[in-house]
Amino acid sequence: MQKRSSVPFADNEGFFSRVYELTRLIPRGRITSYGAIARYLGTAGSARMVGWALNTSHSVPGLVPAHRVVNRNGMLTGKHHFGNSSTMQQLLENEGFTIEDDRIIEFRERFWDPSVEL
DNA sequence: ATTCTGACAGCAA
DNA sequence: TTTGCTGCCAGAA
Repeated sequence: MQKRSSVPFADNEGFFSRVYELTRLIPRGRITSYGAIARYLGTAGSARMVGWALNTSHSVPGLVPAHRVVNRNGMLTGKHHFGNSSTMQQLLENEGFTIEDDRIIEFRERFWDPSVEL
């Protein structure tokens, strides 16, 4: 092998890239949770890593709909990381979601579980 | 190399 | 019921 990953985002390398790709697979109008992603990646329990990965999603080419990823409560825990605290909520509302008190009302109905859908 | 953090989740009090 | 602490894994300092 010649290169040893000078690229921050190789396709098959890293836990992060998988998170990005999986997040990118979330259909519009659907949302999922950190735990669901972590579980699909085989690292159940390490949902925190998913959030960490999405944190670096800003450096990832191709849009990563991180706003479709919330915690298991359906709360927009990472809204503060979208630049403006209201950006995430607006994006979700734009996709037909109803946000009330930083929580997605249709969370349970619109939940997209990768381990089930995929 | 070691230590700390982190957009969570689960369990205990 | 709500609030708080611990555990999980991987990356960054």
